[in-house]
Amino acid sequence: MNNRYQTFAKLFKTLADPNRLKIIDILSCGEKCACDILEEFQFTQPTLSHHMKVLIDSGLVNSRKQGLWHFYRLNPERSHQVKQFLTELISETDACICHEQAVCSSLEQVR
Amino acid sequence: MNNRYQTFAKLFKTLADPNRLKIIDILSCGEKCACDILEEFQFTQPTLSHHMKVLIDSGLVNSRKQGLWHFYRLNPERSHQVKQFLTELISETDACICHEQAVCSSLEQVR
DNA sequence: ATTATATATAGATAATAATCTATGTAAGGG
DNA sequence: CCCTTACATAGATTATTATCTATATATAAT
Repeated sequence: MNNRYQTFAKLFKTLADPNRLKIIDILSCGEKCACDILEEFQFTQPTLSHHMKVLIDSGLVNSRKQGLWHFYRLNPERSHQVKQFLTELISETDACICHEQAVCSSLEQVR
Repeated sequence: MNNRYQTFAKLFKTLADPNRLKIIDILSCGEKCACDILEEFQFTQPTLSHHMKVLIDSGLVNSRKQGLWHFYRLNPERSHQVKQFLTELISETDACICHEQAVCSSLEQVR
């Protein structure tokens, strides 16, 4: 299995939660600390901590510690990679340069 | 909760599986029937049927029946919507037009 | 009609993940 | 040194999902 599929499947899994999408949306306004983010949600602090860990592990978010506060910010480069992957994934060129070349070339195109 | 978060979280969930990413990649070469797709995987036919159902329900893939064969093809418009959402989600403008306006404007930006 | 082929559906199982409560840790204030 | 604050970690529970075997359905061929 092409490793890119697994890599980006993990990234999409990170994005596959409405709460994490809202967190990303909030962070698009700029750096925020956990306590500020938490105010916008109904769930508990450990749940937010879990989501932030998932986001950081994915590379979509970076963090910085300053005294008691942990500040989080977006890593736009990472989400750009996601968009780039999607673009490549669905691109249909004349030459059919999908990443599973063997698949496409081995199949008769007309039934 | 902003309904767009839930809508697109579901779409990302569809994309959060390496096998389905590979299926999409294969379909980027053009329309294929299930039996041709199945050849590229180790899992069983019901498993492929499950994945195709997920892809169709998400709107990322359309299908067509012709005799015994079911043909599947990409709906590029849907994946374009995903990219568009990602672009909007992370966009940081001077005016901070995130979808959670109240969040951004209510927070002091400097600590 | 019977058989073969292509795909879907049902139901079970195992793995993953979202959430909670309880507790730990680290930093600052008095 | 003790308390408070901000956040993380541990462990349990519940829900979801990927996969399987077994079976159904629909179409074509003989």
